[in-house]
Amino acid sequence: MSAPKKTPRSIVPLSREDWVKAATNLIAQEGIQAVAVEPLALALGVTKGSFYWHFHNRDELIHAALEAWEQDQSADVVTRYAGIEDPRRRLRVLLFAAFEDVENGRFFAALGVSSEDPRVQPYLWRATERRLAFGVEAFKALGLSETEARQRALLAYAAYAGYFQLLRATPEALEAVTDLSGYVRRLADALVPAKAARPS
Amino acid sequence: MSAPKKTPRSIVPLSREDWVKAATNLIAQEGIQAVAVEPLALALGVTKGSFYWHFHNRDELIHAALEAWEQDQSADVVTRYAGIEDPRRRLRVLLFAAFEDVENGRFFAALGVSSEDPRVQPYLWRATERRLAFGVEAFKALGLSETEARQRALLAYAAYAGYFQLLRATPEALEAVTDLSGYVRRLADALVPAKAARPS
DNA sequence: CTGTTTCAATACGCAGGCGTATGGAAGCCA
DNA sequence: TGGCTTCCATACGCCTGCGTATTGAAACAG
Repeated sequence: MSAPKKTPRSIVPLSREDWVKAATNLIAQEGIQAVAVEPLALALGVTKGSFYWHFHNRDELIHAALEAWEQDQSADVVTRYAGIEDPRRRLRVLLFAAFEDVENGRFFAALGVSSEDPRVQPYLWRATERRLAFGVEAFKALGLSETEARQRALLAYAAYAGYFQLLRATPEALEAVTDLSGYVRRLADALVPAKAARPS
Repeated sequence: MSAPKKTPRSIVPLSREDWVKAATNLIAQEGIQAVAVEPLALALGVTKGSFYWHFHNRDELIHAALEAWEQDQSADVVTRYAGIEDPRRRLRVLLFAAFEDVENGRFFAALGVSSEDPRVQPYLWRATERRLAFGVEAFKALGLSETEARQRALLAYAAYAGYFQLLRATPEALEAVTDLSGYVRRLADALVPAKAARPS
């Protein structure tokens, strides 16, 4: 066999998606400002020349990465948990799922890091709005008033955002909580009113 | 009195503290990376020449700002609230005070933004450790087990960190909560076990 | 009035990152 | 074989920010 017809090109060419994926990882780890063309090219083993063939400029890459994330998002939360009937269960499942999706949590925290950046603001705002609205609905479905539902949803969301910010900034601080599910259970117990009175 | 003896110089010279204060404000608003010598000099109406007379380099300014913040910190929380006898009240007062000190909350959130920076990490870590430890003690004083106290303290701290992160990143999201004290009260109610059963 | 100290302006060199321009090599197509 | 397309390298100019060196000017001290 005259060599199994290697890859089309002797050395595989980079696709646009390769760049986006690399950028996404970089954002999750070091934030937007770390997405620099030249270092990124270096890491991918090519030069700027390649980048500027695939993209018009740096902004285009950043937007592509954020866009990809947002797509995943909408495909995720809202659609998956709206199906659960019992609102109490829905809330708990939602909470657990949110905290367990560490990948997503890290990316979200990274966006918070770059929240000043006008490019990320719209994405951050939309994600927050969508999640918060979903939480409010869930709490209202439990019979809570608008005000109460808002407060609780915000509390839950702040606890979520704060958790992943801490995970990012001072992961040592979380070592105390080896049992994440216990932590989340406590959050759920604290926020979701029990059917029957539920002692701590 | 023959003119209140104007300022020593016709145009007031900048002090080292002026630079530190300006840097502190900048950090609170835009994070560490915004503390750049030349733009800062421009904002203060002078040039780099002034800066490098007062400071050895950029790092020295940053450390000075962080140091000043840390000093305020230790002078604050620990000393002021350890005096309150009733642990239940102590916790609530602490929570309210923490959320009401918006200035400090913003600065803390800004540090979270720059959490990758090796210069801020130690400060962030010490602040987190101190506050968390204080919270754990407070909860333990209520008779909770070590594990429970840790979980609740972390929960409270995450809610705190998350709140100010949201305030920073998507302040619009918090407009729903016009009543901050109601929000904090809910947090306190959720986390501090009531003496007698305490309906929402 | 002279010298010293304190604070600041100016000018310079350097590095990193963006974007452009241009050339080139490998595959595909005829 | 020649040409077109795809992907990338190289080289360049630009801007921003750091840090240094040197000069300068106002206050103070004698």
